Amino acid sequence: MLKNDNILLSFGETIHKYRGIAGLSQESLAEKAGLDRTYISSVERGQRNVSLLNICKLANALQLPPSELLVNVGRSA
Amino acid sequence: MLKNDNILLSFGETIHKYRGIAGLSQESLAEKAGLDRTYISSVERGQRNVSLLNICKLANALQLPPSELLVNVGRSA
DNA sequence: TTGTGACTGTTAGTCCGTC
DNA sequence: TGACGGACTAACAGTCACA
Repeated sequence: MLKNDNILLSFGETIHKYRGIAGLSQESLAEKAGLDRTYISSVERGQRNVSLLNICKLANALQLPPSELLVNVGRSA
Repeated sequence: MLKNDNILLSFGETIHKYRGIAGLSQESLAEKAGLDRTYISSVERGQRNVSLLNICKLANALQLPPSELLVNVGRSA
């Protein structure tokens, strides 16, 4: 589905944006979040359907409330 | 991890709350979201680590922005 | 109307690399 | 520093019968 891709892409862009603001590399974000370097890469490219727990891990690593990572995500699915 | 359970539980409570406000049964919410009734049940009980796409499906069915479903979710993971 | 355990196919997520 | 691929294991999606 196209809409699904938009959701994942939008989420990936949000991660990319906040990671830039935090001045972190994909690798250091991965380390902070307890995730894999290649996983962060694929999330930012909208290739992964991230789970709630990992959304929270990422929010935590970026020092943001989890809901902040979804504000730019559309309602459609 | 205990914190993880708290996140899932908190998310489940949020779904339960908004479903009540919308006056929907688990079954009718399931139908609106294109998901299974028993899946909704397990989500509300915090037994499922829901994915981003399904969070959006639920938000859509409840006519809420996806971020609204995460406002009560803690930052920890 | 909802809770629950169990099940299978698919994908999340890791680890090894290369470019 | 990040994109991208292959191979692998753990976990989720989705569904069922039964309570």
